[in-house]
Amino acid sequence: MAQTQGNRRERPAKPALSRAGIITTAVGLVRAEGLDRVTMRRLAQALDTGPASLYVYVRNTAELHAAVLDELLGGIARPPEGGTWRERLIKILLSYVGILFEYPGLAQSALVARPSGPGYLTLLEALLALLDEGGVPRDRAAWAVDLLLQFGTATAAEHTTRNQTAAAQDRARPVAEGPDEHDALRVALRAAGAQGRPHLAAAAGELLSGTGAERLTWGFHVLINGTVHTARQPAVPSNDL
Amino acid sequence: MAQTQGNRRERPAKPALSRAGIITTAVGLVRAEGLDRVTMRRLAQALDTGPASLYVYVRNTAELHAAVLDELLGGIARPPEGGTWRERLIKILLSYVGILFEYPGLAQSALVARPSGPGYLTLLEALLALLDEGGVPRDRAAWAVDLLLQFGTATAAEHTTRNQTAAAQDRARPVAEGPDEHDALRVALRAAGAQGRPHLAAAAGELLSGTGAERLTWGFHVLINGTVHTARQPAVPSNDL
DNA sequence: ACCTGAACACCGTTCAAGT
DNA sequence: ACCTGAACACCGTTCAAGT
Repeated sequence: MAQTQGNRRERPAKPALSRAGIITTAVGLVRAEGLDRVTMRRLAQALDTGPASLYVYVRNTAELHAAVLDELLGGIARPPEGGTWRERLIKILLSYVGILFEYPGLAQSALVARPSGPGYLTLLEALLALLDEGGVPRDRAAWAVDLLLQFGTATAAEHTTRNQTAAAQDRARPVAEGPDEHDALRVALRAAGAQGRPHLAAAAGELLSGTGAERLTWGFHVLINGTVHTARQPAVPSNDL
Repeated sequence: MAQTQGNRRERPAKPALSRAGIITTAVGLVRAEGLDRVTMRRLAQALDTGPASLYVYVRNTAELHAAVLDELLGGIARPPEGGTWRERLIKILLSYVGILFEYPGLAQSALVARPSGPGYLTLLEALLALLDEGGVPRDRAAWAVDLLLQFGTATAAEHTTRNQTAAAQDRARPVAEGPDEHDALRVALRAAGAQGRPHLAAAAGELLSGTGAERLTWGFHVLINGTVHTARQPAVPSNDL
């Protein structure tokens, strides 16, 4: 009895589980340790319970990660002021990509998760408003937001590895052949000419050029310009489109 | 002694391990059971050895999956005949996406893998040749191939879940609230108007419209048209671009 | 209804020891 | 150099049993 009271004082009443509490804890965990550590088991441990308990509130790991993402999405989508609609559109997209870059592994989840939470909806609204301001027809704008976000997500997924630990180990390991993936492509491109791949040989330099940011921004411009120039239903089927 | 001979006859000499053999077996495994089952442990089992043995030839699971992808890529990239360069370009891109759709989980790997094997190089060469035929400047073409493949890969990753088993279980489970992800978005969009998201409410129908194939093809057209209309280095910085 | 301990069926990767 | 058994340190998810 006295002991029970003692335990009570040292470790205050364990808060009841709830979906909101679980997700808040998960967001804290992703900030502190990365998405890799946001597993059902690790999260249960942080909540001082067993993994089975979480399944009352969360369908599975994928759904958990989707909820974490939506929570983080709340941090963006305040439409920036000043500049043309195009500049503001790209700025908002860059801040979306920025979030994904901040939390390795999140982009991979975002690609599969098909979110529909309030954070995501607010982001969609902002993008649609800017495209509308730019005079982009509504039918194209609706499909274009998907394209723009998917491009941002995929770019982030390409550049952020799920497991930072593995990446760190990789760096530390003194492997004999040792070329990383970029070097591997560079080496392969050098041999392209001799292998009967003339276009590849000619474009080798350009294929490896540019920073991630330059390519990202160019990509957004391509998508915006492409949307402006591509009707969804061509008036005449086999037209210039 | 006699027993040893008997064993020899029943189970013929275990072939020596080699990188090529490992990857061939892995490709067979992905065809038969999906990428999910191509784990180091499962693959070692198929090769009648322990998982540790594979690490002599393969750096880690990611590298293994990348090698499998490149092998499968060998099946495409025969440039189709007939039609405009644009039609042929889209046809080849659709066959790329087709492969990724065939093997769930492969697209997710492709997004992170940054391949550089012969299958990938052949594909790049074919795309560059078609863009060149279309008169797309080389510097844009080099960046555009990345964009086109990334879009195809991301689309496939979105639609093919890594774990088909989980998807099957999901279908079987009679959950009370039960809406799948698409329904979840549909429900969320219905409420958009009342939540002060006018553009979202207006675009709701269009956001959910179209088949996957229609959106994919439109996306390719957007990227091609966008590339045609977007210089990599604008002559005048703050131009119409 | 909510929560849990325990179990089932797996993972990737490393390392010391063998051949 | 190549190969391996065994271990380390984890996973997601389910289920029967409890409150």
